[in-house]
Amino acid sequence: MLTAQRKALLLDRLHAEGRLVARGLAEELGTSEDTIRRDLRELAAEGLLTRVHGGALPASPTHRPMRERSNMEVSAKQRLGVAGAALIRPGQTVILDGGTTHLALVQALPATLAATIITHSPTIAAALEPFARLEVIVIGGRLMRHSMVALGAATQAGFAAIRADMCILGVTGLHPEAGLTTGDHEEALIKRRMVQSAGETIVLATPDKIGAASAFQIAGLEEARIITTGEPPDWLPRAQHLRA
Amino acid sequence: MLTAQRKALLLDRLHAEGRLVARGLAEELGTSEDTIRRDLRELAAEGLLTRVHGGALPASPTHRPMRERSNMEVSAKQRLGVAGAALIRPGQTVILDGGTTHLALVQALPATLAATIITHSPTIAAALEPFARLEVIVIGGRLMRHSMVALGAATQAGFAAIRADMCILGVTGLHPEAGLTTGDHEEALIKRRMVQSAGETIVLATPDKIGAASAFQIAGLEEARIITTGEPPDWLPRAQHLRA
DNA sequence: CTGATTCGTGCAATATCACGCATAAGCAAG
DNA sequence: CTTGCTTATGCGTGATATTGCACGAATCAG
Repeated sequence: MLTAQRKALLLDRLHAEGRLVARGLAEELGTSEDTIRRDLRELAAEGLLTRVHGGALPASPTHRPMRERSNMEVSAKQRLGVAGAALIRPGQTVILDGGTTHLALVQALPATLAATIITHSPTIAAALEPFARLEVIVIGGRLMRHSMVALGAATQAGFAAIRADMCILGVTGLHPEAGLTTGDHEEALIKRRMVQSAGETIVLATPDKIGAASAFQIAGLEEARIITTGEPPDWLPRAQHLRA
Repeated sequence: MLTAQRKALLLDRLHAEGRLVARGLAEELGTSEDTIRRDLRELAAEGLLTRVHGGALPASPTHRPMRERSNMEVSAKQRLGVAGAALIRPGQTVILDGGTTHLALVQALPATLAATIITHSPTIAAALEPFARLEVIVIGGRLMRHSMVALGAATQAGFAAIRADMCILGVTGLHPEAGLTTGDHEEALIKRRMVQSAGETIVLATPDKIGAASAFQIAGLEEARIITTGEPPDWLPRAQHLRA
């Protein structure tokens, strides 16, 4: 049995059964337990599974790809997307942040819209391909894996050289005192720059963001126009609420 | 036993049994193990199989359902993708052009490759999302709709600030006199810049590009390492040709 | 707390690998 | 036919990978 083949089999098995037990596999594959443990250790080092006492479990779901995260709250995201898309008028220049809500916004854009979209998310840019009359500007930089947006000095400089009519911003928390926040420091820096480069800032907020505060502040609540679904809390007086 | 005949037999056997063991094949075919290993090494370089310790496994990318390995025919693009993916060594910095062939290359990348990929194609960048250990640098600019790559002065400047080990370049024509060409002037400018920013240039050419010439020259044939499928024309002496 | 598993590491035996070199076979030009 | 070149092959050698075992530490179950 080839080593690489055995490892592939282990991954297959893990995918099929959800867990691996070292002892049983050693007997089944006719090798020593040490060999199996070594395999599991190496696969774990490659991030392909999580090592536990006695065997292994699937890789931790904490940094799963974005497309799996987009399952939840489909309807709320779609309604927010439609509302956001309606805000973009022909001829405008709009900065569009990354994220699944904004992907839904792209899906809701009219096919013949003629406007300029500026984004630092390759996912968003790729989704804009079918819109023949859109001008799309990509802001480059080092790609952050989790959120799939460009970050760093180059991105900062790219946004600094731009003036847009509107910025549609993604956040992870809206809090009465903390304001608009996000969980990554570098992301916060870029988002702050995006707000500065736009005349108006829009936030499309799913209900789970309301009242939450992440570590790094982007701006105060009063600096953005908030659009959300569900019940309006009393500390969000200016927000626009979509009914279900 | 002719070399080509033996290689064909190896591929047949791999297809039938799902794996190859070097030692057993040497005995069975009455040759030395070195010869078998040499064959496997060469077939791996053509992307037709994956070399592992002790033998070889099918070239099927790891994140594709491995059950259907036997019946699906690999297209020329996929084989070029596999061959191109095999060129990227861990730790390297690689400029990757846009286009469907390079999308196939991304599909063929090993899931745990640790390298730096630089691209001005948001489509390519988005496809790189699942590769946890890749560093991805996006070069920004105005997006050209047809080819979905960033162009313009910002893109030019972005590539100018970079030195990569390798550039995997897309072209629309390879011609004995016109060299490497493309159909858009601005694209040609950027591609020229990409070639200058890399130590080595690779072109993965589908057969329809061979002998074709578009309006704008990027570089001479001799400046790039050409990898293609099908019959080699006599004016492409240095190219590497993948067997069917 | 205690016994039993399981884990990680070091180690040695074996298998496999890549590279260089020499030999032999095939081939084309003279 | 001879010469020179290329290609394929086998072998030696040092390097690398894999495996099983021993042993002490860590972890789990009752």
